[in-house]
Amino acid sequence: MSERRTQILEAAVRVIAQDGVRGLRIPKLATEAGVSTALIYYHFSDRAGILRAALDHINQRARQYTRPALAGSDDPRTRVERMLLLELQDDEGIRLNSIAWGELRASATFHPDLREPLQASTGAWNADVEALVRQARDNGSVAGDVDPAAAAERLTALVEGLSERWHSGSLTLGRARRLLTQAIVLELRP
Amino acid sequence: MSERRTQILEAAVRVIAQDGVRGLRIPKLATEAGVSTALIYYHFSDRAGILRAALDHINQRARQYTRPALAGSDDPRTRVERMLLLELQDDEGIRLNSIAWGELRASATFHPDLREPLQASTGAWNADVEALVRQARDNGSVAGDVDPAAAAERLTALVEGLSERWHSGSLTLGRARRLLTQAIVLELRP
DNA sequence: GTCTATACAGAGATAGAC
DNA sequence: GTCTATCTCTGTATAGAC
Repeated sequence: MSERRTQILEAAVRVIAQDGVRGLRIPKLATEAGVSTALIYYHFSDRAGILRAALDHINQRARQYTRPALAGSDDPRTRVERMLLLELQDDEGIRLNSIAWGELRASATFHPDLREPLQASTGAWNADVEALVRQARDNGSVAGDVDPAAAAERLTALVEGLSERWHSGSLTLGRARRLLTQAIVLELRP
Repeated sequence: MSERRTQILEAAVRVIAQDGVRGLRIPKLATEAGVSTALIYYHFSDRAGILRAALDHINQRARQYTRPALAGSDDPRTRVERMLLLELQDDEGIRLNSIAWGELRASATFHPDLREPLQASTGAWNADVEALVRQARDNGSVAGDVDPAAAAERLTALVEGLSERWHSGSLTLGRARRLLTQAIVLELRP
């Protein structure tokens, strides 16, 4: 992956987080990346190609900041909490990524070609949380009658719902985090 | 409200549900409504005006199909369930409405002028569910230590998260409904 | 690889007849 | 109220020089 490609993709994440997938304009992306529109077409096939590459880029970034929580040394129950709360954070980088990711999710409703990568990422996230829940259950820090798959799916879906309300100004970050923390208790029980 | 206006708004809901807010094209809307583009500008100020009116229209439709569940004669606990599951249904009209609603929610992240109406609708929905939960609690069909406001907010946010996964093909309708039903039990307890 | 300049299509919006 | 015709602007994408 060339320098330039990365530079353009980083700019794309910023533009998507600001204007949405639907609002991404090639001239604006060019300005944001500090290059000409022609150069963008030299590195990417077309607008759809840019979008696909940007999504991929967003996923990789997410996987990066997610890994530590997944593999940390704390007990699994704590790691579940940390991993879920990760998406509801004020860190600039994570916030941009989260907004862009939400946009991708919403766009997939209307662009079937985005569905497959979306499903893959969502599935991977679910599976990670599920594995942690299962560990925690075997470990005794989570009630024995909990269904790890269902709990994980509900909690990640809740994170998405809360995130969207946060991004669209219907919910403060603090309240979103509190609601999620309580949901984790209800799902996993102490 | 004139016939024509309504006809155009109904068409707008269909187009938004199919192509999204960003994908709404005036010429396509005109075709869908069976009128000329000029007539649309006769009835609405501009594109943004159409969007605002469409959002309002969607809300009113939602309130209509929501009312029966709200005021039904069953016990409140049953009504909570019915009201939440309402959004996850295969009925064509409700599905279109739900998709369009999700689109507007997602768009509000990037269009501040959509935030206020969005907050109002979300708040009204939350309040309705909260009131039912409170009734059910006073009535004994819901555990006494449940926080009606928090439970309502979590459940509606979960509905939105599950809906979006359903619309984008990451989750089947049946599984979404099952996950939600279980969440209601966890939140309210029998 | 990167730019400037530009072709081309499609969208929003209006003029003016009926 | 409603249409046909059209103007204008913006966005995607490419040609061709460097």
